[in-house]
Order: sequence, then C-alpha cells, then structure tokens
Amino acid sequence: MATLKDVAALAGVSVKTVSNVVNGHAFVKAENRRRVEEALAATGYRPNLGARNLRRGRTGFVALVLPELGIPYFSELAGLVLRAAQAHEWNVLIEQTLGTREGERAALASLGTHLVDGAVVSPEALLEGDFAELSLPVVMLGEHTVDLPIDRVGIDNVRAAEEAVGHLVSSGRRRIAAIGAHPARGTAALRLQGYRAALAAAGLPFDESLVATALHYHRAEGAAAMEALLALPEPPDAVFCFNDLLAVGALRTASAHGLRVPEDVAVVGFDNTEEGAYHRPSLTTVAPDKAAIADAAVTLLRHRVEDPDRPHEQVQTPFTLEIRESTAG
Amino acid sequence: MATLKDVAALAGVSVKTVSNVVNGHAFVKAENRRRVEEALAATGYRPNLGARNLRRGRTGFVALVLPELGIPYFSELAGLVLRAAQAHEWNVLIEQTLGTREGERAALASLGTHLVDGAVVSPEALLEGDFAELSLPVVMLGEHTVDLPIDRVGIDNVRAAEEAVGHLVSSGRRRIAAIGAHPARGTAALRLQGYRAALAAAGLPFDESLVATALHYHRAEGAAAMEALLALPEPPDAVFCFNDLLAVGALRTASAHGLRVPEDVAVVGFDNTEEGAYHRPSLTTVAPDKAAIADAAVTLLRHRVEDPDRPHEQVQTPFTLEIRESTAG
DNA sequence: CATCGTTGGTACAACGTTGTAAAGGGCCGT
DNA sequence: ACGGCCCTTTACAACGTTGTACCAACGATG
Repeated sequence: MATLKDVAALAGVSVKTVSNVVNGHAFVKAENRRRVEEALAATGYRPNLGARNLRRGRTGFVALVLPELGIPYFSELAGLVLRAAQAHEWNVLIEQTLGTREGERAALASLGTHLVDGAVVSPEALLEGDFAELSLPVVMLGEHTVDLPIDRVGIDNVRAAEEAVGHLVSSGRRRIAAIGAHPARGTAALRLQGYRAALAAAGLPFDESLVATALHYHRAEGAAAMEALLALPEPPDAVFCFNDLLAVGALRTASAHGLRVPEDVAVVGFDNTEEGAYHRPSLTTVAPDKAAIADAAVTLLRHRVEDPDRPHEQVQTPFTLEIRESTAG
Repeated sequence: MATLKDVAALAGVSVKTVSNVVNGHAFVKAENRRRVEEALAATGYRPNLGARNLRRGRTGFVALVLPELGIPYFSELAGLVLRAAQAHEWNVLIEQTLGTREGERAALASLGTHLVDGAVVSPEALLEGDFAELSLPVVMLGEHTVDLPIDRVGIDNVRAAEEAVGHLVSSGRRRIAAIGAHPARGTAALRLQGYRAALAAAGLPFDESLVATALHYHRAEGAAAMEALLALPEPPDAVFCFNDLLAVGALRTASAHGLRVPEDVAVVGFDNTEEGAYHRPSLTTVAPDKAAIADAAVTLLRHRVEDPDRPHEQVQTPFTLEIRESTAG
C-alpha cells in the first residue's frame, strides 16, 4: 500500500506537499502539482483514513445500534439510515443487541472506544440509567417514558395506537385484544396506553385477559399469543398488534383456526413493513414515515457532533394509518 | 476522553506500563498494577481503537457489501454475518449497492482506503474485470459464472433450481413458468439453467414465453411478472421464482385473480425467508443454510487476511427444499 | 538598493497506541 | 565486593496523516 511518503519520494517533494495536493490545499507550483499527480496515479495512492481520522480527531463512523436485522422494520430502517449517513460521508457500523439489556449495555459501552463519532440507538430494554455514563453524541429512536437529556426521534405512539384501535372500534368491534405488552419496553407501554385510551373513549371495558405479552415481537410469538386469545371463553373480534410481525403471526393462527379475516376477527399491525402489504389478507397497519425518522436521526446526530452543547431536541415524525384488507372487508 | 498519558500521569508510571497493564503484558509489580488499575477506573479509560489499529496495521473492520437491506434474504444474512464477525472481534460496516454495477464498483473502490481488513461481497451486476484491481482480501457470496482467483461461498444454484422444478414436475405440473431471469446476474443464469435441465429431464418443452425477467427481485416485480404470465393464452400451472420476494408478489397476484394456490397454480420460491413461511399459503422454497454461509464467509476471510497467499477456496454450503402449502395441498 | 509581501516549499510535532531496546534495581552465587 | 541474571520500568520510535511554524525565493514598492 502506497503512503504519502512513497508518493513524495517518487515525485521528489516533501510529504506535506503531497498532502497539500491531495487535499487541494494552498499554493503548489504547477510543475510540482503535475509531478505529484503523476506519482499519485503511478502508485495508486489511497489515503489511510484511519490515520487521517486519528490526526483529525474524528473517525468518520457512526454506529447504528438496533435489536435485530432479521426484523423487517429494523432492516428497512437500517437501509434508510445507511443512505442518509452516506450523504454526510459517514460510514455506518451496525450492532445487534438482540433486544436484551446486556446486549444494549455492551453496545453502548463499546461506543466509548473512539471508533465512532456518534451513534443512533434504538433501545428496547435499556433503563434510563444506562445512558448516564455515555459521553458520546447519541440519538435515540423511539419515545421513552422518562425525560432524558438526549436527542430523540420518534412518532407519537400513544396517539398512533389510539387511532389504530379507534379504527377497529368504528368498524364495530367490541372485544379488541392487544398483543405485544412488555414488562420493560417503553414503546410497549405507550402503545398499551393508547389502546386503553381508545377503549375508554368508546366506552368499552378494559379486559386484562385480552392483553397478551410478547417478549421479542417475532412472528412466532404473535402466532402463539393469538392461539391463547382464541382459546378464551369469549375470544376477541379484533386484535391490535404492536408490530407487523406479531400481526402476521396472528393472521397465520387465525387462518389455521378457519377464521375469516376481517369478518370473524380483524387485525391491525404497526410499522407498515412491505411484508404486511403483500400478506393475504393484506395488513392494516400504523405507518411511521421511516425515511423521515432516518433522516431526522442522522441530521440530529450531525448537529450534536458539531456542537455538543446545543439544547437537546425531540423530533416527532408523522405517521398514517394504512387501512387494508385485514380490517376492511 | 482519557488517554494512556492521563492514566500514566495519575498513577505516576510511564505510559508503556499502563499499556502493559491494559494488555495484560509481561511483568508488572503488584503495587504498580494496583495503582494503574485504580487510575484506569478513576479516569474511565477506554482505548482508542483507531490509534491501536493504526499501530498494529489492522483496522478491526470488515465491510459487508450487499444490494439492499430491505430484502429479507440479505438482512437475515447480514444479521448472521454480524454475529459471526463479532466472534472474531470484527466490526462490520455495511454498504448498500442497490444492485447496480456503479454502486458495486464504488463500494469496491472505497475498500482501498485502509478502513477495513477485508470484505464480504454479494455481487449482483459486477463484471469479472471489476475485481481485478482489488488488492484487499475479499470473499464473494454466491456462485459466479467465471472462475476467478477469489474465495467464494455459495450453494449449488443449478442443482437447487433443478430440485425445485423437479418437485413441481413430480406433483404433476406441466406448464411451469420461471420468474427472475436477468441479463447480467450470474445466479439468475444458473437458476435458469437448472430450470431448463429439470424440464428437459421430464421431457417438457422449454417455452420462452414462460420465462419472465426481473431486474430487482422485489415483491412488486413478482406481482407484475405473474400478471403477465396469467395474461398468456395458455397460463402456467406452476411458477418457479428465483427468490421468495418475487414468489410473494406472484402469490398476491394469483389470489387477486381468484386463483387457488396450489390447486390452480403452484408456487416455489428461493431463499427460505421467514416471511414466506408465514405467508398464506405458506411458501415452498429452496432453503440455503444461511448461518453456514455467514460462518464460512467470515472464516474464509479470516484465513485470507492471515495468509494472503494461501490457495483460493470455494465452499459449497448445503441447501434443502422446504415443501409447504404453496405446492402441497 | 533596502524592504516588504506574496507565493511556494519544508521540517517538525502531534494524534494515541505499542514494539524494541535498553536501563535500573534487587538478589544470588562466587 | 563483584559480575551476572532476573524482574521491572522506561525512553524512543513508529504507524500515516495534517497543522503550525518557519524558511526561501521572487517581484514589487518606497
């Protein structure tokens, strides 16, 4: 691998002059510039970004910390974050936490090793205190229950859930279940809150047996939860799932039981993954503007890196309710 | 951020002694070790991996170059590669090419900037020559039509396609279409070859009008291709799709046309994404062992980095045919 | 002709880390 | 008491880059 030194030797100038040519700096005599450029081409010089960044005090990397790439919502989001970061000349380093608190703590800890300029973190099980020791610019994805001095991007989960359940109510459903409650996850609590608010607004009772817990938001869990709900003495006539994957699992179980969707039971998801749109029946779902989330996260992070002392921001991105076959016959 | 220097000053020893403690090196007097460890804790020292890697001549990064994270096969694979790389203390940097030749060339070019120790590349449109200028350790995913001196991991696409189509034949199908032909993609050619071989083996004619092209292997393209096939004077009674996404799109179109799957038309996919397993009907598909691919790729890369001159290897990973509802009533 | 400003180029240090070589100190055996 | 050996620690250089300070040449200006 050619270094500046090699190029300088070949061109017969100092290392710094080559550096100046490479960076388009200052005054270089035409004759020398030509010779340097020739030498650059001849050696096939490529700057060592590691060394450059060491010198410059930045790394050119950002970390994207998320639960799991296998979950469509996160892989779609990751793709968008990659694209947004590329526009800022950032390389993105993805770290999976598998949604565990240890995984997330480990990921946060590794951020301290100067490898990245900042991070976009999508926490699931993290406690508030875990962020305290963090000295690096970080943008959090998703709402959180407690107010932390941290930049944050997300949608209004309560209102989104409320709207989704409200849609079920207005189509005449009376026993509406929820799948996705979680003991530690902040967004789960918010969506549950929206669910309860919508029930209350419609004068429907809150029935604890209609709320199913899910620990990992995978399809299998949605299927299992639906299984349990259908085994109730009075099964639900609609289900609000806290993400599309759970909903797909629930749809599978419903169809396995010979139930028609939406006639016998309606299903709503959350995330608007493409998978849901192509499912049969296609899935009604809350559709966050993922591109807006990715763009806002990267922009916030850039601002924070440039000025660590600026006031913290909370950006709320828009969402819509995509009504499809799983609720509208 | 605390550096070795800060810690050394606090502990009253030399920088190197601190470095020795941090790296568990050699002989350090108990008393000094204690004081250094105290100082480490007090300052919250975290090594600057950039500087360390500069010194060590490695970067600790590998690049994973793939078309698009939004495609489940690649996001599932990426997750597995991340996990495998973590075991080797590698950070993974993901780059999306969107399947274009320019994107792939750009990604390869950026590998030269010393940012990564090597790369795992899943090419779609790359030509053979594009690899020539590459001086970095690289492992390619997927078969390629021409023999290059490059490490490679993949399944036997011809045999896999043959088996998939053979399964359709043996269930009595006679007009079997294919979706996913591509002018430049190596794997597409191989799967098409397997498709033709299976037809030939069954004594079925090869009908060009039953072969649909797809440029990006997305659901929408599968749906559109199926639309065209169903508009034929003699529509197919089975479709072999070159990936699951195309198959899901095809299933959508079939159901929109009121066709029953598999009674009226059978569908086979390729990749065994979880999405296909939960679709209704669930998707029969070729199931490559993705974990084996990821592990083999990372292992090959590690070997290549350690010894750039070793002979190149081609690893063939196993696959199975997952038979589900879309072919077996 | 002395002075000055502009233009072009260089040497050096530094970013934070680690390998190398060498030096300091204690202890042993003679 | 002395050389020799081990344990322990240190100074220095280096990885490849760039900012700072400085130097040299030159033409223009007074």
